[in-house]
Amino acid sequence: MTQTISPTPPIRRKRTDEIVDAIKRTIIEHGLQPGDRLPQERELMEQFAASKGTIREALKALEVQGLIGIRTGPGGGAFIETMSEQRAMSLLSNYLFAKALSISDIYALRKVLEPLVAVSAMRSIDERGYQRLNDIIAIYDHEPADARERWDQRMAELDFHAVVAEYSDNALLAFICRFLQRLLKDLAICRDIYIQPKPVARQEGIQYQRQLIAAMRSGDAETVHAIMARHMAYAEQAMLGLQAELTGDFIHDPVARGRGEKRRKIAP
Amino acid sequence: MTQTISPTPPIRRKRTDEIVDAIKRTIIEHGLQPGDRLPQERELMEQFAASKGTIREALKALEVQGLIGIRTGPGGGAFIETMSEQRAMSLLSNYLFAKALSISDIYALRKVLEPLVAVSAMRSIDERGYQRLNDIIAIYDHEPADARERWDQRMAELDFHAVVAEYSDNALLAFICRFLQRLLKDLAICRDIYIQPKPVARQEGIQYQRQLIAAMRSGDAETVHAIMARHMAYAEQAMLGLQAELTGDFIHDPVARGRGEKRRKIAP
DNA sequence: AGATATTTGTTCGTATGTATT
DNA sequence: TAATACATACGAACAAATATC
Repeated sequence: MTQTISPTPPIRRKRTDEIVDAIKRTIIEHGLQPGDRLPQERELMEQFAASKGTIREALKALEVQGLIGIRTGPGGGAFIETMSEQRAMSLLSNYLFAKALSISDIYALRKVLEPLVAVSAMRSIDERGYQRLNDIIAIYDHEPADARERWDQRMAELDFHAVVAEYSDNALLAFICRFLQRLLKDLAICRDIYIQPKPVARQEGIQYQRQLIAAMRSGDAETVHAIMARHMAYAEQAMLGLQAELTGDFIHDPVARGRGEKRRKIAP
Repeated sequence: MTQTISPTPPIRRKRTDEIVDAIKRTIIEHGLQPGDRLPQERELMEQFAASKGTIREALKALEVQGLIGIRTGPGGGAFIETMSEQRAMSLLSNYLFAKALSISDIYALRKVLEPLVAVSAMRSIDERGYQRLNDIIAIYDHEPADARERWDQRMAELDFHAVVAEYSDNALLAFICRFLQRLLKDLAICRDIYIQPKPVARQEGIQYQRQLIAAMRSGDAETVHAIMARHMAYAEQAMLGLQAELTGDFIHDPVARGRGEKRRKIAP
């Protein structure tokens, strides 16, 4: 008898996954903080009685999940890390890639969340923040000279809202708002729209944003909320309008339109 | 001179990461769909002139990102997969783990999103869906017999909203709502609250949910929205109240309270 | 600045496990 | 049952990166 019969042996998990889970548990149990070191490969090989390759696969898995980073050289090894916002968004995009999101899907969320994040940002934004917002507006307060500048202006318009979100004290709300902005940058149909040499209602967007800054300065939460809500509603209509021109048909039944564009996928 | 000087040679990327990106690109370029096969290890070793271990690390990275699955045996190998919702939430939790979310942070989102998702679900839910909702309510329409049942009831209350979200046609909105519910299941402070033998306003919650079902049946979007909004506002207050009892202090200044609980982390 | 020690990164060869036929 | 085809795992060696002296 080379092995005792345990109560639940049927599921033969892969060695690598066992080690990944074991390391995760030790991270939790020991309350390891960013910067703390994990044992190096050599020690892990002994600790888990596994080969170098197996340990490295496990560490790779943890690295991709954003839990650790690995450094070479003396004193090197695996270190606890906090996942970057960029990586989190990238992983989430992989999931939503297959979900065929539409412009309406995204704006359904932006219409209610951007007003919230603006109000919460109002409480902690400072003069430096207002300066940054005005600097961004300056990027698109004039006609673009070429296609490249037109594209940069579209991206900057979204960056405006990213900066607003930065000043929110609700990390979850801010993250989701910034993720929605990223989706608008990556969504295939949006890229098609941005490339078009159409005048994309620049003036109206800037007007809303200047009003927004004024309302934030005066600390008027209700007005901030209302302006951002109108801004988003207008932006959605503008996007849908441009999309309709692109695809050739026009908006008669908003619901039918919403379904019609479901096929569009997120670009990598 | 053993090496020509190229314009951008300084960043010496690791072989594994190069292979990961290369495989990602081929997936995109070839438009590979879930179920499609990638070349097997042997072929990849030749294609990238890399060893088995390096290829395996690359495949492991892709597996963790939810892009591929790997099967052994004849006809096995790496197959394109769509990431499961569970994995997506797990990866996202890793990111938010370090962000110290509060109950108020989460409910700020739920208060505006759950009403939206309920309205969109109303359009496509069927009799089977209503049946499922009623079945869930039956789990907590009575006093719990023991601690275990009390816990199950708390979880079922959240599952009610998960089922509602299932019927939404906005995959993004539905995902975020379900993720918020998962956060409430995992957040350390919430678990402390659920464990408490306090009567958690069961009756009021059920009342809202029965009203909600009735409004959905009658197709009254405005009422559905309003009921869910009130339901969420009430649920937040109930949670904050129980939290106050737990931590010993009481709510005088909501803002100060919100900040005070920022320290609580998400449990793994 | 250069040599050196330490640690990860990569390779090769081989053996074992597992699912299909 | 046996043969086959594939992933999974092991071990020893070498290559590359990096901190330290």
